[in-house]
Amino acid sequence: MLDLERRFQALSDASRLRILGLLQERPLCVCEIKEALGLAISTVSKHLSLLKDARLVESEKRGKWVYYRWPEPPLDPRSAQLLALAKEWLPQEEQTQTDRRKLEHLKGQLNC
Amino acid sequence: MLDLERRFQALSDASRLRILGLLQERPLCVCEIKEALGLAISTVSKHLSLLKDARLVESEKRGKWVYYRWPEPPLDPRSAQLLALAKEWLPQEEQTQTDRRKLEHLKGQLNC
DNA sequence: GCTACATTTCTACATTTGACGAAACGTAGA
DNA sequence: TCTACGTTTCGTCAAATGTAGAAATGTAGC
Repeated sequence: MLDLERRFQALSDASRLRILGLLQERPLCVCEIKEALGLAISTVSKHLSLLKDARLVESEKRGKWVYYRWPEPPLDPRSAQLLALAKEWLPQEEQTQTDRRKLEHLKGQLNC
Repeated sequence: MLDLERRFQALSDASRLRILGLLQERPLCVCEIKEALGLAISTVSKHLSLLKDARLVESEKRGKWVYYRWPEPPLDPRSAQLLALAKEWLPQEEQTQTDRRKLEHLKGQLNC
């Protein structure tokens, strides 16, 4: 059960769903996510490791920055099915629209 | 986001996943679930209302007993999709097998 | 109406969770 | 190597969660 619990748990928080909504657009570094969400950097980092443990995001280190992204195939069946739901449901959320607009607005105002 | 949070949250606990695993077999009254899970009746009742709020189970009162069951169509798309995952994933879990065996073993030993 | 019994609600409590700031870690560039 | 900066980890706190027992609610049958 633990694997299932962890996966659903990862999706049961607004901040983490918002992060997935943003990553659906494009890969993002932690500081971009921090700005878009308006949360402390340590908080965002923790959410990201939870999502990563649940295999719902991937990360890649590029120089000083760590980029998180929607996982690329091949991915395990459970992740694939959960992310398919997220892909369908998140764009319907008002909050997702707001976050994405804010993200666009941020372009060029950050070092990353 | 709140609707999504609530639905995933409902699925992020072992006790509630176990309940869904049992209900997949057949409708059950609260006391059957209590026995199979080995939890206090008040605890089971609370889990069941969470699942019901998330539209992942339905209940029906029959005399003194309240029977909970896997929802019957038509059901809203989100519930349908989440329950499809549960239907596929839960039977793969060791715990589900154990609980179901215990449930069968209980047949005839209860008033309901 | 009274009693018995199944379920829900209320109360309490230990554990977990989400939040933040500070400190530690890691990398790029001087 | 030293410095700057992005990220993660650690410590702490308030709020939410899972659990159980007691009290309240509701129903069937006398």
